Amino acid sequence: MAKRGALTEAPEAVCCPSVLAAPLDADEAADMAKGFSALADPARLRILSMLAAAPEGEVCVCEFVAPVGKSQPTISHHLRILGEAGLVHGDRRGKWVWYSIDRERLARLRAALGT
Amino acid sequence: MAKRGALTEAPEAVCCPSVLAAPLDADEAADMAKGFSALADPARLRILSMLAAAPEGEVCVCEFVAPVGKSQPTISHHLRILGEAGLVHGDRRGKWVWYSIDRERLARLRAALGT
DNA sequence: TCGATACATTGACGATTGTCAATAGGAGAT
DNA sequence: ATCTCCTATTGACAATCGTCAATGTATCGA
Repeated sequence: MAKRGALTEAPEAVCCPSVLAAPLDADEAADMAKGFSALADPARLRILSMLAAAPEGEVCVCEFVAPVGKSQPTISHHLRILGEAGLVHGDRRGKWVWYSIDRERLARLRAALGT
Repeated sequence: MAKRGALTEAPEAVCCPSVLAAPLDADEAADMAKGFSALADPARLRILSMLAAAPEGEVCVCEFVAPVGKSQPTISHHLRILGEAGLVHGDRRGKWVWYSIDRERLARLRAALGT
């Protein structure tokens, strides 16, 4: 192996591991990867951006289908993945299910990439 | 379709689309998804975190193998993906290739998630 | 030149993913 | 109850992904 100074170890915060802080252990890395996996699809990013831009902060499932350009089951599938990642939450009201974005969860993922 | 106020359209910046700004079009979403795909793997996140924590900002390939716990070809594979995403850069010096992190690119991805 | 070392590429494999058609479940309305 | 509308689930398929063994390529030393 080539020689160079040893890798520094964590002088780090209490919460929320960051890529820029200390080297991640396997578990931290796996958790974080799961979060970014949810963002690693164009349809899901468009769903999130539509939710973020919605005036009332809510969009019902049927409103995603045409703009995103995927079938209704596919939209449902993506919403489930976003939900399991904690990035959105769905609220059933009558026939419709209104989805909203979890900005805090998104902020935590953003924080994992820097400050 | 359920009724609700129409989605607002972009009063937005010149650079670097964000999930929280205007609804993303297909191309923006695809680009962004490509970036996050590079982050959607534990091994790659550990590689990035090791690079970020390295005192000189550089780590050679052989130093990833044991800590990350993957074979050398697999590490090489991940480094290529990170490189294609613009997140790392490799510099050959003699027998070794020293990799470093591109903090600016990482910051742009972070910015896509918020401020 | 020859051998050893560090890294990249290839090929193959199982696992996961994104997609849709078909179907099921749930909630008004008639 | 029955019908209709909205959403979720299932099942199937091709495509992509992560992984490693084997091999190729490049560099240094002897």
